[in-house]
Amino acid sequence: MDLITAPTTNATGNEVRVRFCPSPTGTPHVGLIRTALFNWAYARKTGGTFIFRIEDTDASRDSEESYEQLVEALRWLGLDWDEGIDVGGPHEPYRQSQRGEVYQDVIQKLKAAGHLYESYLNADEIKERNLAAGRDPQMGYDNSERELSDSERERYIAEGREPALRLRVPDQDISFTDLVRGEITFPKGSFPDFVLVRPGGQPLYTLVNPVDDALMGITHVLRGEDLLSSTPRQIVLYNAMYDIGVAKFIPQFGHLPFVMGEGNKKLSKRNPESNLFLHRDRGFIPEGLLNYLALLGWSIAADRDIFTLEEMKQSFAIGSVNPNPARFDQKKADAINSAHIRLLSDADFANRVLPYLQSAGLITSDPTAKRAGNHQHRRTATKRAHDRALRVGWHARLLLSDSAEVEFEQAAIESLPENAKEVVSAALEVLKPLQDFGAQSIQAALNAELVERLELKPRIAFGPVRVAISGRRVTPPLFESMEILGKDLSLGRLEAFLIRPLR
RNA sequence: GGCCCCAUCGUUUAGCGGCCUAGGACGCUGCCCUCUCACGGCAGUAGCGCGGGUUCAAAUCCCGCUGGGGUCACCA
Repeated sequence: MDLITAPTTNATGNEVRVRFCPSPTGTPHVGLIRTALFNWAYARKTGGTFIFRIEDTDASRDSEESYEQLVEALRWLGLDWDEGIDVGGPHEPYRQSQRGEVYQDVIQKLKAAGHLYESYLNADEIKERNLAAGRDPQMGYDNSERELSDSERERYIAEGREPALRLRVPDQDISFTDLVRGEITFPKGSFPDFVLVRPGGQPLYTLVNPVDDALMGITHVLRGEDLLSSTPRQIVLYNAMYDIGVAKFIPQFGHLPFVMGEGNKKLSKRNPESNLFLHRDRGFIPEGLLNYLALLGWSIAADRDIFTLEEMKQSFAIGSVNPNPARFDQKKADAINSAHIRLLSDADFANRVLPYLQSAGLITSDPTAKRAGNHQHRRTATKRAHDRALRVGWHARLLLSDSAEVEFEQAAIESLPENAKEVVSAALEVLKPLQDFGAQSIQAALNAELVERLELKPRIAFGPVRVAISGRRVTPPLFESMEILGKDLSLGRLEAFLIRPLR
């Protein structure tokens, strides 16, 4: 039970070593990615090293698919790493599932130095002991096996038991200076001796995470707030590792605010908004998503919130991260994303639209999918879609689809005036005889009929037509859209709208 | 329940003792631009949880309360 004597690192500049160390369970969560982003930004700002390690110590929950998604996520976003998965480095391997020997070695040393001791009591027995002693069972383990006698140990072994290994926690207050929250102190007795190794020798996260951080020389641990209360435990472990020469210092810690969902709860993995790839599928570009994620706890300036990754890496400061929990606001995220889309060149935008058209089945080698396959069409359509794109792929898909069937957005339906069908019907009649189905000619015809003859306000006149054509309230320029779609498709969509039940 | 964290418009964020009759952004509302929605421009809406201190002066510092969250696993 040595008191904490290990020094805390004061590494700066290119001595900084940070890591992103997810466990591959499920699909990448935006909160997790925010953590990756901040670590990345800190490394890039300081000129330090960004390490990507995988914590796959729970074979029952980890999956290879999830692992691949994690790698894909960072690659897609452009968060490059200097050491770790795929790229290698001086501390290979970077997957914990392949580091078993490393941990066994540390466990032996820790045990030999008396920092770990054998614990034979199971959860039920611990609870019973607390109850018998009048202690609140929620207090957890009572450290009663610290000085087990040989005879007691032999009796357990005779019963066929195998011990878990617990760390001796010193009886002292534990303080550290959190990079985002300042000084934090946990009073002595805040937690009991905890398990680092399962019966049978399987090391737990409580051991392997600090062991790898120590071995890999991690200087700054930036992670979610949910790990805040395990920090004093880790400091105790670091101290033990320092004692046996495995750790050279205690890293600095910074706990990033939670990413909240609806209500006052953490954005759960069940919530679709938490799924990084769902945002990508909906048409988020990396620039937009990264910018929004950065805003979840950090800001570049008081009067500005659109910025690039490059700008972030030049001005990121962990000390200016806001400790408040941040709510994931889809509307704001959409707005940030669309601002970035508008910053794209037309050519760049067109390239980014391509994958969406492909996955929508609009670009194939099938000769009957002629419209989307037509380069001229595609260029015009994507260019037109660019101006108002909230999300990539959204509008272009509509303009290039060969279908008269349109998916209607709820907001679009709600925006319709009472006489929507009459308006569309009138539009249909005046468009039918049109020889020249160019934007100008369409506009002239609709204007003469709806605005001048029927005296409708332009909003009332064109709104229903827009919705009928696109199913949406916001679209690329209406008349050009109709031209791109062509006469047959345009009229087909108007007709389909007329026989569709509204509301 | 023990321990820890958090607390500025609906949301997010600026503010680190006087520059604050609290600024920006998203949202919302209105107007302008456009014979259309959007984009863009302009205007408006709305906030320092409560109570004590400290100070000439507090959104800003301290204490308490209240509220919210997290964590107490042989998960990570």
